[in-house]
Amino acid sequence: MPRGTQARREAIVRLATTSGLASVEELSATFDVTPSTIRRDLAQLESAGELARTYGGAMAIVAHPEASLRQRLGEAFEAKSAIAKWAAAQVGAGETVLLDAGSTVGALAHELRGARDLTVATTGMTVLEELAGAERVHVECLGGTLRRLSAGFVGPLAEAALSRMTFDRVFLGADGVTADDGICEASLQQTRLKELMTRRSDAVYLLVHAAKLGRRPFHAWARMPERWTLVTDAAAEPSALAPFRANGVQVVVVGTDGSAI
Amino acid sequence: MPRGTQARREAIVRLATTSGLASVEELSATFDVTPSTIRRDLAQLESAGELARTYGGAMAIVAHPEASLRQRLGEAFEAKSAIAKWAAAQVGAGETVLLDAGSTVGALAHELRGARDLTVATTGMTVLEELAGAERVHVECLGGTLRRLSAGFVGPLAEAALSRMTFDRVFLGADGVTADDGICEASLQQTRLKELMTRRSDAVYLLVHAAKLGRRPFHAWARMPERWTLVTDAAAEPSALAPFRANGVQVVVVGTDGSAI
DNA sequence: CACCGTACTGCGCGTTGTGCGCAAAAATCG
DNA sequence: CGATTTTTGCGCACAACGCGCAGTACGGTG
Repeated sequence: MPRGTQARREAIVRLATTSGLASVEELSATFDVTPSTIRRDLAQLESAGELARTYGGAMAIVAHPEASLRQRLGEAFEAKSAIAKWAAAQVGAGETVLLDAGSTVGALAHELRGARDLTVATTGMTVLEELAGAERVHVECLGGTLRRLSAGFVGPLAEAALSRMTFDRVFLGADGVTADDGICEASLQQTRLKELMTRRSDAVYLLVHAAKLGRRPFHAWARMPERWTLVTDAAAEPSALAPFRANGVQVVVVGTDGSAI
Repeated sequence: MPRGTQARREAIVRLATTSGLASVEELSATFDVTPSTIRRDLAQLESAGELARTYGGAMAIVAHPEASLRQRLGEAFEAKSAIAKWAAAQVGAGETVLLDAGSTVGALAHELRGARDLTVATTGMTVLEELAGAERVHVECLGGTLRRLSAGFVGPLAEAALSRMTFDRVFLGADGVTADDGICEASLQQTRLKELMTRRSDAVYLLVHAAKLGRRPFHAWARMPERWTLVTDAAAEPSALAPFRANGVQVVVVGTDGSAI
């Protein structure tokens, strides 16, 4: 293979990200190759997600907050966004809150970017990325083993860090939830960590969109404390909510604008 | 029927910013107008700076808020990349390595993405992001307080996590380094953490491009251990390297292809 | 050293998106 | 109601694109 291929592609990405925009003709002249070759490079780099093509060139792909969020949140974007808005409104000035991993809680972090005088501790990469640019929010990462499926941290380091802090509120996500068994996750590491998180917090919120109510996709369970708040969206069937209310769970159903119904 | 023209254009912007990408054909079908009309809309919106055009559509535009990090990585990119390549070659199978925060060490993480049977612990967001997609690399985050300037974690949580692990190698970055005083950083939190990191590792490497040799930009210093390795690029003056060699430091100068000179 | 497989490059061709001018339709205003 | 402005649809020339083909450099193998 011609030696400079990989180097040229990396250089293209670098040029695009630094100057913002690069034309095929310009790149062709810079590296002394034909436009065809540049086009192939751009096609390859685009499919690799490194940059975006424009008519006649390419531009840097910038992780647009809303766009990347949308991508992660997937189908239930409206629901998760509404739930996040309501949850963000519960957080008062000067508080210390704990944020779980997961896309719904990531949406909450997105809403909290503008907060001030707030301390956020988290086990989620998504939360870290959302708050990396929030100058006025103090962020503590609990650390731990990176779990790629959920983009969060679990394990002994996270548990040890948790034992050194307490919180005004914890906002949890879940793969499934039932009134009797609590939170359902893929691994016991996750459920154990979530149980610990509930014990270290004064108020416990579970943020799940309606489709997750009553779901039992896995077989690891985390028991919920005596008092907690279930936050879901308007798509939730009353019959799905009844068991929670019967067990004394505070249930909040959120409209599309983020207000409680 | 120009009734909803303005409304349609606003909707286009909204669609582009929420879904990240919108094609001409898709938009044409959505609003039931011809592709020509959509193209005119996009041309108008582009010149107004509301979005960016791509081949066959448009995407959300974003002001570059995080350009600072990319820009920093852009400085001395060749040097950092070469240093990272050499450093990656030092890591053997089955090892456990510790990676500092910073752009040069981030470049090392980039090189390690393809590794297998490797455990990486880190205090750097950049490293986490680089390795988030590396399926075969086990990643441990040490946690701590997020320090935005360096995109890394410092403080008690990081130090506590560090005391529970040891490493085959540690790869450090620095804002400046001298033969007599060691590593120079902006805060004592950082230098204290780096000192701890050197104590927990069998082999210590400092990755700095030539411009940082002898620099003293701040007034917090971390002392280096008895034996350590300075890795820099070919732009380093022999006179800048002499003091390190005189102090018994192992000095490695790397060529642009990542091989030691 | 000859051989072969892989990966990349350059070139030509058909396809596709794009910009522009023009005429018709809709909305605004006197 | 008629004039003006804005917007829309359509056709055309042009530029960019994707794809297949042939040629070439690099690395491994007998």
